[in-house]
Amino acid sequence: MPRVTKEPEVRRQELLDVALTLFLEDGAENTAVSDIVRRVGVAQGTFYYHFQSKDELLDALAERVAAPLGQLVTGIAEDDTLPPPERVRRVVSTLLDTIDAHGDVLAGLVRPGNERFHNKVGDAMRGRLLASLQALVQTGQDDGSLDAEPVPETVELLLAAITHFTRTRAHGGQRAHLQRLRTAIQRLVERGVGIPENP
Amino acid sequence: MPRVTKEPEVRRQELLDVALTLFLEDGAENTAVSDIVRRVGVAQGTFYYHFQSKDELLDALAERVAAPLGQLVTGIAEDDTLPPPERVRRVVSTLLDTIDAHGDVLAGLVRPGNERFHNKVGDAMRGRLLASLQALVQTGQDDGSLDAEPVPETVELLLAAITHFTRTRAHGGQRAHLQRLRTAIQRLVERGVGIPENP
Amino acid sequence: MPRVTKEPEVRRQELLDVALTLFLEDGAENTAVSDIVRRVGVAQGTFYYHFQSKDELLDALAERVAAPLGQLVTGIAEDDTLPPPERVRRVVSTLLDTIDAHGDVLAGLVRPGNERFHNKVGDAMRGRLLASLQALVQTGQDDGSLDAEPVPETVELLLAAITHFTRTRAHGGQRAHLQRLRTAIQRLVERGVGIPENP
Amino acid sequence: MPRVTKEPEVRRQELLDVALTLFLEDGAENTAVSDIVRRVGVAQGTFYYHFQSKDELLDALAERVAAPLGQLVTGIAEDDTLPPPERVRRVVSTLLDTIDAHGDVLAGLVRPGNERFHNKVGDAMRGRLLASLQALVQTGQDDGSLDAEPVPETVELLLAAITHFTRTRAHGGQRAHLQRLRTAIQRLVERGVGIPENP
DNA sequence: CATGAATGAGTCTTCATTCAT
DNA sequence: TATGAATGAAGACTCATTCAT
Repeated sequence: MPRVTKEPEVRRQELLDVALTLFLEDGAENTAVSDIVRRVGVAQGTFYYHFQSKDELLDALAERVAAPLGQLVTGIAEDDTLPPPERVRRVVSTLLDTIDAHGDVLAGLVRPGNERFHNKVGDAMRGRLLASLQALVQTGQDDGSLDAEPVPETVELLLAAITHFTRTRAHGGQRAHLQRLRTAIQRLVERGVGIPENP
Repeated sequence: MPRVTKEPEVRRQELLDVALTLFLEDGAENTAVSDIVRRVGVAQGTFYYHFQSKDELLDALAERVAAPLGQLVTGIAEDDTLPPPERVRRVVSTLLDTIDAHGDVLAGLVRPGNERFHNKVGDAMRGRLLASLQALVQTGQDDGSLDAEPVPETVELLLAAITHFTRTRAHGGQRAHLQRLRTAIQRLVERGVGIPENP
Repeated sequence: MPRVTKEPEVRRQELLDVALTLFLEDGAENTAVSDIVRRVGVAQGTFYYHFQSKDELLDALAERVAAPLGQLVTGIAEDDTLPPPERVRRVVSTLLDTIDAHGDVLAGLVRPGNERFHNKVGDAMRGRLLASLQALVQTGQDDGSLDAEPVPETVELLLAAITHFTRTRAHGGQRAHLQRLRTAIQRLVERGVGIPENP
Repeated sequence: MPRVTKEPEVRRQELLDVALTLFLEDGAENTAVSDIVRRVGVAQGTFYYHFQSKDELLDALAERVAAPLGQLVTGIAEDDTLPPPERVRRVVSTLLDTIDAHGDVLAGLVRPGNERFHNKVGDAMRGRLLASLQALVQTGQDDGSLDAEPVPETVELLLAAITHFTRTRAHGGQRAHLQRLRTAIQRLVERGVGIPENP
């Protein structure tokens, strides 16, 4: 009832924050818009002032979730001070580390009721990572430091492997299993893009 | 309205058939039970005589969709007349062929509204294929014809690659792209399980 | 279809009013939520904006039905200007009068399909009346003007008698029969709580 | 599937037995005919061979539940070897004993979902007991051993008191409370029908 | 006496979205 | 910017009862 006005961007973030929390707890499908606004403490209509629809919220959230990882990867991928092979290695290990560190979020993401949300996040992720990585590998291919023909498909498979790591982590895979998977992925990647095995 | 009685198994199949058709057309989420029964020509109650819930139908359907491919793969994987490496090659190419041949079904499966159904099918698939393939590769590993340590994780990555092919096919990937992906996968698999490159 | 907005309290009352009417006519069990909203002229969703469930409506209605009688009785029971015996007499005769005057409501209440509703009303009634009357009789017991040991159980039996009057009235008992019942109850009560017989 | 044929009366009893059990456990409203036949091990149609409807089953069950108590009371009430006042005393104490001894059944009877069933049982009870007791008290009235004018209403109130005992027992009343209630009822009855207080 | 597949009407409830203020 | 009452379409599920065998 007390009408509290805030900067649009601030309100939007509040809504996104709360929505994400609830989605990870209960699943986006099981979270009503009314649940979100109740928790934020605003009226139902306020939600629709900031978002066109619940679906737009989902999209915004997927972007927001994907962005940091995307930037992290891009940062490494575009770091000209390192040779492409090293960058690839770092990208992969950083990705695996980050995925590993966010098991709780991933567990929430694969919860029933989050199928669509999960898809959107996955797509957003893939989009960013693919672009970054394909550019990076292409650079290496061009300067001769990598051998990953055909580049686009190779990178796709590489990401598919990492996606599988994500799925395994999300479903609570055993530590030892995850560790073996990590090793297998790193080896696969290095071979796939033509990085000479570490002696 | 004229009451037509059939063997439960027959009725069940009718319902499954129609449901699958509608799910692939419109998405399971957008297909009401009432849509299914109308098309089959039975009363709503009949549906619930044969299935506990819509969800049980989804499960049954996922099994039904996964079964043939599973059997196909198992058939090859357990064919003692061939050496393991050859069996692996055939399994993979058969899988890719089959996936390629069912683009329409896959396209239906990734339609919005089929997220949960798609998941169930994917899980059912993975379950069957993993078991078959891990056994096969383990056999090769034991008799020395394959080198795929660690076996379980290696097979997982192999399937992740094939899953990626499925996704690409489902989303209408270009023929040329698919072809390159195929090649990349086959090469990946062969290297992954230690099959010497074909000359 | 033209959207009419009202104060929640007002809408709630409208819904309660109409619901009560329909329940008494047809039985709560035979009255669909859709029947209620149609009659009120609002959408189905409006009902669920104001009530959590049909059951909550039943509860609210039971309270609403029980409240007036409860207040009436409480008003008399707590009237310090009268000695407890007189208050008891008045409470009982007021109750019997009121019950007698609402035969139509009672008839509706015992209609098939109102079993649960009837129960809720009965419980709500009993709760209020018991508290009021036990306090009153205890007061008389304490100041020596009444002799009703043990107080709680005695009051319970007294109310059981009145409940029986209610049932009889509800089922359309004959006037003469009701009159005799009244007399019997009043005599029973007076003796039960130790009020000296009127000369 | 193995078709087992039994004497109609036997089957009927089986169905009644199982139905009663389920009704007391879950409430008649929450017990589907299909639950009953499944537990008995017969087909759905068999139920309808033995009963016209679920409602008829309810009626039959109510009779069956009420019968023993009715006979018990009738047995005492018509025992010419005892004077009416003694018979009344015995009827009441027997009733209270029996009610007390069947707290579990009563608890089942007041379970949500048994409202209608409970009503039917109550009505069946009241019908039998009223007839028996009114006849008994009338006998005493006629031979001068009792003074219970007006007889019918007096007996009604008496039964209302006993009904209240039943309700209290059903809802798990405390032993001490029940004991006081018992005493209060017995005193009430004795006074009500003009039995001189025990010295 | 018994089977069991089929019927179909009936209802509560959810929720994204709107709109007058 | 914000409110919050109102919308209304949508859908899964239950279950007493029937009937052809």
